[in-house]
Amino acid sequence: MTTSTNSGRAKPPAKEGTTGRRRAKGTPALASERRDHLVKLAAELFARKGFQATTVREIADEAGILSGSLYHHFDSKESIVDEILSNFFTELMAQNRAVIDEGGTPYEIIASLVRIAFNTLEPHRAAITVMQNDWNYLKGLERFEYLTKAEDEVEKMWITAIKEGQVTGTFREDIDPKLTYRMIRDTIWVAVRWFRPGGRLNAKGLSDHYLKVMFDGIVVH
Amino acid sequence: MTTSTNSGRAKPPAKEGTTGRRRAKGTPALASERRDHLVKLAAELFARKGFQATTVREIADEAGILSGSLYHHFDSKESIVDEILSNFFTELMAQNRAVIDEGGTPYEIIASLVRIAFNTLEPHRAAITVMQNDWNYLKGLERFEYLTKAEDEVEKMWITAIKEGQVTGTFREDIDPKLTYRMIRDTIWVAVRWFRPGGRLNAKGLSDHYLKVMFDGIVVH
Amino acid sequence: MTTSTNSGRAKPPAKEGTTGRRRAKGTPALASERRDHLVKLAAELFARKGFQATTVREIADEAGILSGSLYHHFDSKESIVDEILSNFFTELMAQNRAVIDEGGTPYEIIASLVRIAFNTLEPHRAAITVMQNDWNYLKGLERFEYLTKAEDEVEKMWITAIKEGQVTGTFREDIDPKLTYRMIRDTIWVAVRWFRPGGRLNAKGLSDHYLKVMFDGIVVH
Amino acid sequence: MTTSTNSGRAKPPAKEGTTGRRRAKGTPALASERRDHLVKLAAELFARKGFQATTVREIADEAGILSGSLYHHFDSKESIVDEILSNFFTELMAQNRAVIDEGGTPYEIIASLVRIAFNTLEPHRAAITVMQNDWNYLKGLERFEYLTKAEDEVEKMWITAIKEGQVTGTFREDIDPKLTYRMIRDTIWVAVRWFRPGGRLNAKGLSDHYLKVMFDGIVVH
DNA sequence: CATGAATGAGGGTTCATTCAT
DNA sequence: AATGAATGAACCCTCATTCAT
Repeated sequence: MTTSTNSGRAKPPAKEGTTGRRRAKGTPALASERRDHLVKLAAELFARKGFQATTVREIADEAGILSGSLYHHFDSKESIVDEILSNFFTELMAQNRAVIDEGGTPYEIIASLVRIAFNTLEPHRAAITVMQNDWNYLKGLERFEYLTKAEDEVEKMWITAIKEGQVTGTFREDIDPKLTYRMIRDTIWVAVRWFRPGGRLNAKGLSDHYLKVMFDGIVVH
Repeated sequence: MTTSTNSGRAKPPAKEGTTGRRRAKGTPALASERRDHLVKLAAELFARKGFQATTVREIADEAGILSGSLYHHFDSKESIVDEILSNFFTELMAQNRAVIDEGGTPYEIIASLVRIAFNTLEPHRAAITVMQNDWNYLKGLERFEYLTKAEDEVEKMWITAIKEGQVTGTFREDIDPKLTYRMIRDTIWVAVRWFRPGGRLNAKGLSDHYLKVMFDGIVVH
Repeated sequence: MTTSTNSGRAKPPAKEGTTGRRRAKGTPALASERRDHLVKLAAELFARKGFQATTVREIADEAGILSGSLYHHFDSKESIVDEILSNFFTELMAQNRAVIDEGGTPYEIIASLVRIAFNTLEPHRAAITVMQNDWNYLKGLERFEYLTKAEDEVEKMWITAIKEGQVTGTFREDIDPKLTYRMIRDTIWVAVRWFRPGGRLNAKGLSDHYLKVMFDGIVVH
Repeated sequence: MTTSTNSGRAKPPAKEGTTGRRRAKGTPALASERRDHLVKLAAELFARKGFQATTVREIADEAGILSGSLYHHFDSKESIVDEILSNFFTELMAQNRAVIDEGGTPYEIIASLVRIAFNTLEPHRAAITVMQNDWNYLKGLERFEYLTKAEDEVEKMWITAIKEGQVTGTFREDIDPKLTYRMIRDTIWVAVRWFRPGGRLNAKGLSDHYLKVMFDGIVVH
């Protein structure tokens, strides 16, 4: 895969002469509890207000420390969101690849991919929200190229499955695989905007409903 | 509808003894060509970089003037995006209401609403992009309450039509009207992210394809 | 006297290369009604909000024209306030000098000077308010040196009269003429802050009361 | 008294999810030396140039830091002047109330109030200057309502004492208590414009002179 | 006389980040 | 680990003034 793990611990010698000597002496505490906690707080804020609209001071406030102190844990605001997103993508891609590796009918594969996506909605709500809302901004940054690469990989999985389904006669011939993929993909992720765990529907209900509509349409046959 | 027309032409509360009779005699010149041009430039930038990430200096640069000069035409950055969005919503809502007023079978109504939406994708690409990407931020501002109100109105149109279709036996009983509406709505607007006029598909092709999938599903029956 | 009449019609070649060609072709309409009206409007605003806090746009708004159009009548915001203040000072100084020229006992002179001052409170309310509130700022500008000069002239009138009164035995020997003058002067002008024509007291009532206290004190003798 | 202590140390409404627990544990460090120093520098500038005419950049320059750095200590320019004024008013009102609480003849009370005021002239020169020159502007701001309230309280003290003095026969019946109070009040504060500590007169000399004139008048009896 | 568009300098403020302690 | 002070760049916006039409 391509999902980077450069979660900001060793800043890639970008920008100007950042010395990047932080965490150079053995770097053990990569995933200290404190750090994880901070990431979670930041994720909530990013999700609620957007990445750009959230200030490091707000994150620090939420944690009860001063903004400067955050830089003991992360070397930039970007590296926080990087950590959030790469955590999510690492897991998502692992599961997706597992489905592909396992094989199955196109119908089964598509259904699995959909279920996986809907199942991330709850545990990775914040990450997905950030991805949805701030994609436009983040994709412009070199550091987040792995987002695009992961997307491309998923697209290939889907299109391969759809096309195969058309060949085997499961799926209609008159739909455009790429177009269909995009529609479905967007519909799933965008649900994060209104999906509330604990509400009327859970992830399973959502994906069941969605698969029903997607496979059979809303018209009575 | 409630789409505001408070696009920032008349300066707000008018601090003190200002009698505020500016532009009171019929409010002409509202749409000077210059102004319209500036709105268009800003819309492009907002769409490309996001509302918050776009600076007034960039807008001014694009127009070949100084940033301060923008304030001869608008009283804030917000009022520019307001103008962009309210233009779009005014048109969209007018068309939607016309469909409802005209009547028809639920199937026809839903199809029309979908087509209208896809047809706005090209002429209002920038506005829709802003709506998609910056909604989260803008909805928090009092000034943009009309966005939420318009959304609610559209939701009612859809749900009414879907439910009626279920009653008349056109649509399946086992789908959730609200959930279905949201899925469809988001899928349409989110297409603005990858839809490029002049590309493989035009608005008609897109909506045809979408209606096909939505009504009949992707599985062969 | 020294009260300038350079009310901004011919800008003194200050600052940078201002060409100052305005009103060069005969300059008849020095005191057009339009111009006077504008000065009055500006005076009201300056008095209410302070000179610096009042924008030329507010003045223009009040007059129903655009801010740029003001520059047809005045060549700067300063020249407007200059006109306001010099009108006031010209009149005040003329009356003061008349009292001195006419002669009389020290007691009579002081009483007359006090009455003159209180009598300007109503017709020149705005000018006096500006003088009180914005003196600190205006006195720093070369253009308004005549304010200081006029003040000095008045001070001399007072101190001369007070000292003479002490010599003739009318006024107490144990008061400091300069100090006493300043106290009295300030007390009069500062009344503009709360004096409202049409209220409980008019100018005559005020000056009577003030002369009573000033001459005889508040303690029963 | 009502002198606010909202000197801008705790950031206002705390936009959103900020829990605002900043500085909650006893609010120490409120008066760091650095902060006090900055307030003093600002006060000098405000007094010299006026509040509005003083820029935050000038204050920062004076302190040898960048303008943005000021916002580490204060959250706005207004909160600086607030601190200046509330410091002054807190002290003034405490002293005034002590005089009232202690009691005494009307003559003694008035004399004490006058002396207190003149005595603040030197230590609070800057604050009083700001109060005199920028009152008109500041009183319009909600934040500074406490200024008006304090004024009202002092007015009551004076008027009560004057009226009582008239009843007991100490003060003349034919003076207007409110009017007299205002004259005296303004005369005292306005002295800040020309009073220079270290000059011919100190605060005691000033108040002695003033009490002499106020109580007994300038005419020989 | 007035408009409408623009200038240019500067205003208060924000914010990610740095760093000595 | 955290604080507290500061940086520096940028941000949105204001405003007196100019000028062609």
